[in-house]
Amino acid sequence: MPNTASGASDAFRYTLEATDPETGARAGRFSTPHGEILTPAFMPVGTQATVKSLSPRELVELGAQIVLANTYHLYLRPGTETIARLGGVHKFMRWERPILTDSGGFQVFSLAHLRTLDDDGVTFRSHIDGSEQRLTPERAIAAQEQLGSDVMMCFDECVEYPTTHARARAAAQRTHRWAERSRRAQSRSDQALFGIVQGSTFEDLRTESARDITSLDFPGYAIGGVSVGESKEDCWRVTAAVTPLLPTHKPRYLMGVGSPEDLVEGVACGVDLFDCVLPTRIARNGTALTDTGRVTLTRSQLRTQEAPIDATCDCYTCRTFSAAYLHHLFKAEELLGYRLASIHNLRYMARLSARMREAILHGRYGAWRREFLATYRVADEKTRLEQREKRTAAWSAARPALDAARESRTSGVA
RNA sequence: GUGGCCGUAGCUCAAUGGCAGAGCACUGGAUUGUGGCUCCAGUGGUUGUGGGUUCGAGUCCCAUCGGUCACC
Repeated sequence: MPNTASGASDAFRYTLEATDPETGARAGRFSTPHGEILTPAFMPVGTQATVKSLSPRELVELGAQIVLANTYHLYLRPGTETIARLGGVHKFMRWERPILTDSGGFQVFSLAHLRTLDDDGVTFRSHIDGSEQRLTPERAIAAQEQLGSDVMMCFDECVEYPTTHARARAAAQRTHRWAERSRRAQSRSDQALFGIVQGSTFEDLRTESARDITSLDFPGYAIGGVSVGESKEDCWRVTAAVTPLLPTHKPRYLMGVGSPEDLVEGVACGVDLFDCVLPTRIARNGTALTDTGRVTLTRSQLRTQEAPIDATCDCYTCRTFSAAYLHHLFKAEELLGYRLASIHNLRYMARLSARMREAILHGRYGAWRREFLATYRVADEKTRLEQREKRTAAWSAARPALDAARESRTSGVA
C-alpha cells in the first residue's frame, strides 16, 4: 500500500490563528473534506452513528462542527462492510460535516469481555452477542476506511488506572508499534490518521511516547489514556507534559475529555479538540450545564420556575421551555426531556468553545479562564473518585449475570 | 347480622414476645475515548384506637373503629 500521509496533509491543513501569550492556548482552523473546524472545538459523541436522541438537523442548529463515531460499535453492528455498501458513514447517518472515528481500541478494553491481547492484536467477545471477534491495527484501519470518516485514529492500547510503570511502558511501546502498522495499513488519501500518545500517569513514558509517535509524522495527535479514573492533577500534569512536545502546526486532541471546566483547562494546556460522553450522558440523566456549574433538573426548586434553565443560553430548549417543564419531563421520565437537555448541553459546549476561541483571538484567554473558574462550581474530587470506583465495581459485579442471561438466551436453554 | 382474615413509612410489604426494617416514592449529589444504565447519601413511624398480661408487646388477651371475604 502506498504511504499517503503526505498527500493527506494538503486536505487536512491546520492553520494556527492565535496563541494566548499567558497560557499558550491556541485558536485555529482545521480543514477536512467535509468542511473546516474552528478550534478549540468540542466533538459530540455519536457512538452508534447517532448522537443519542438528536437528529443531524438539530446538531447543525446547535452548532456542532464535527461528531465522533465509534468503530467498535459499528464494526459489531451493523458491520462496517454494510455501512461501506450503503455509501459510508456520512451518508448512512445523513451527517454532511466532518466525522472522527475512534479506533475501537478503548472499547475493546472497556466493553468487550474475555479479551486476550498479543502483540498482533486483540481477541475478544462482543458485548452484544458474545461472539468471538478479533481486531488488529490493520483491521481497525480497514474498518475506519469502510466507514469513510474524515479523521481515523490509530489502534492503541489504553491501560487501566492505576497501573505499574512497567505495564504502562509496555502498552505505550505496543501503541507505538501499532501506530506504525496503522499508518502502513492506510490506503485512502481522503482520510487523516491521528497518532495517539500513551504512558498512563508517568511523565517519562509520556515524553518517550510523544517522541515515538511524532516521529511517524501524523497529520494530528491525540493524548489517550486519560479520564480513566485518575485525579485531575495527574490528568493535567500529563497533558501539560505532552503538548509542548507536539508540533505546533498540527491539531491536538485530548481523548475522552471532558466537562466544561476540563475544556477550559485543556485549552490552557494547548489542546484543540475534545470529545466526551459526559455532556450528553448527564443530559439524559437530568443534569444541565451552566456557567455556575451543573444543575440537577429534578431538584424541587425548579418545579415552578418559569424562567429557562439557563437565562444566558440561546439554545432551542432555553428559548422555548421553562425550567419547570424540563423538571416535569424528567420526573415523568418523558423522552422529550432527554432530547431537550441534550440540545442544551451540546449547545452549551459549542458556545463554550466559541467563547474560548474568541478570548484567545483577543489575547485575553488567561483572564477569561480566571473569570470562568471563579464562578463555576465543581464537585468535590474525593467524592467523585470514590463514587466512580463504586460504580465501576457495581458494573463489574453485574456483568457475569448479564453474560449468563445472554448465554442462556442465545443457546436456547431458557 | 354471624364468622374468618387483614390494619406497621406516601405506596407494597417484612420483623420466635427482645434495638421497627426493605423495595419503590420523596430529598440532595455523582456520571469524562457512551452505560437512556447505575451508584452514593439522606428525610420519613404514638405499629388504626383504647385497655390488659409481661422484666419487655408490632407480635399474646379484651374492647372498639376501618377494610375485606364467606355465610344468612
